[in-house]
Amino acid sequence: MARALAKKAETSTTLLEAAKKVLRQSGHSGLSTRDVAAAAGVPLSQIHYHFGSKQGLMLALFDYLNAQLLDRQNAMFHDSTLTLSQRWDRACDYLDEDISSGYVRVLQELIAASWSDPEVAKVVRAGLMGWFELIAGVARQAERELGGLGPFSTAEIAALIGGAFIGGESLYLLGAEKKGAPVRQALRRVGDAIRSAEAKSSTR
Amino acid sequence: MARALAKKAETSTTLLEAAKKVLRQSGHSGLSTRDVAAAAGVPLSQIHYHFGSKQGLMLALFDYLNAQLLDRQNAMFHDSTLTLSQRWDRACDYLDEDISSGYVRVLQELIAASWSDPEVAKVVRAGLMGWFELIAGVARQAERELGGLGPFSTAEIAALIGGAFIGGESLYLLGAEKKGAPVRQALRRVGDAIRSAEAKSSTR
DNA sequence: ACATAATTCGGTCGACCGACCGAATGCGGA
DNA sequence: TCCGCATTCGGTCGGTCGACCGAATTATGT
Repeated sequence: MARALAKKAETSTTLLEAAKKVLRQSGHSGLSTRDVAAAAGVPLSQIHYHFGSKQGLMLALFDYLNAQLLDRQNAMFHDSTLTLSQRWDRACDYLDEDISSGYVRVLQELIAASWSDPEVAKVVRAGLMGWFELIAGVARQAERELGGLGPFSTAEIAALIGGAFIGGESLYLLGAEKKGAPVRQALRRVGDAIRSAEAKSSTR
Repeated sequence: MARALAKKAETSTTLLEAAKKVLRQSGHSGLSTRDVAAAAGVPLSQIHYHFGSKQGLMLALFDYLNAQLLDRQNAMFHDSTLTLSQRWDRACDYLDEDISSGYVRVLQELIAASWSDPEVAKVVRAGLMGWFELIAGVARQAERELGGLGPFSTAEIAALIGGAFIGGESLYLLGAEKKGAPVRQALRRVGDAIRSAEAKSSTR
């Protein structure tokens, strides 16, 4: 039994990794269960056995990926030795990592899929809300350290930053940077702005 | 001939409007040429006659929509009686309009489609670059009126604002606002921030 | 009026999809 | 040992898709 369960989990993760690979290459609309099964090297019917449906596979994939990312992000934000600007720079580093690893493509595809699928939307929304709360927590830190956030509440800051990153990812995937829109560079600059706010606040 | 061309153009726009409607309801992956033809009340083969392929229809649809939006936006930004904060507020108004009219959904679907289709990406990219140049122009105005943009270049400001709006739209479609992320409210607040920068600058 | 070209139309073809099925296999507990 | 359950497997079914075709219809120019 234990062995059987181990085998089951193994096949599941093999399928999830394959799904990630196919999603990265072909997008959500170009993803077929046959492609995933072929990439995983298992028969087609295994997908329906383990996940019930194509949608079930997508849902499981989002949980699988988001858990990994949130773990990493939580570790970073709980490191209290970091200043705000250092955290921001680190977030930008992570964005670069996630782009080259293919995470960004997969997550954006799942977000886009959720526009048409309420079930997927529910899961993706719940996952993203974890991010917003994380950012809002840092915003509270910023409020204390920098002395106020102007007209913004912490929830609004979180929505703004989250939106800027999501939009930046979308634009990167579109290839906007190759046409002269310095998307990631602009996000990095925000770190500079935070740095000067920190300097001003510390010499106050 | 003139009559035939008029008829041809009429059928084309009928198909484009139908495509917009279907795209809004079912998303890009759920859009079939049959649905579009049925919604337009014309035979299926008309799509291939007028646009060559499904992709041709998508490309034509983007041009059709983006031309309308850019016209509106150009009119707004060329009205030199508006202050920066007024322009921002207006842009937020337009966002609300475009959400309820369905434009946002269609444009986001086309952006997502472009991640998998280089041809579509080329057209969408070119269209969005028009927007970035528009925003960069306003950023130059802001640079003069407010006296500098901190660490940001005008191109970076454009990328940041464009990304924030694109990301905000994506999050809105996801339903993030219903789960407590005040996406559009946060964008409005930026207008408040601009207002206080204007006040500070004028009393200088 | 007539020839020519543009447009519209119904019908169909081959390919691909997700889902499902029943049989075969592997494994643990009695 | 053998039973029962979880898992794996190949195969197929009904359905949808984009693309294409040839005929019919309409408009244009002479």
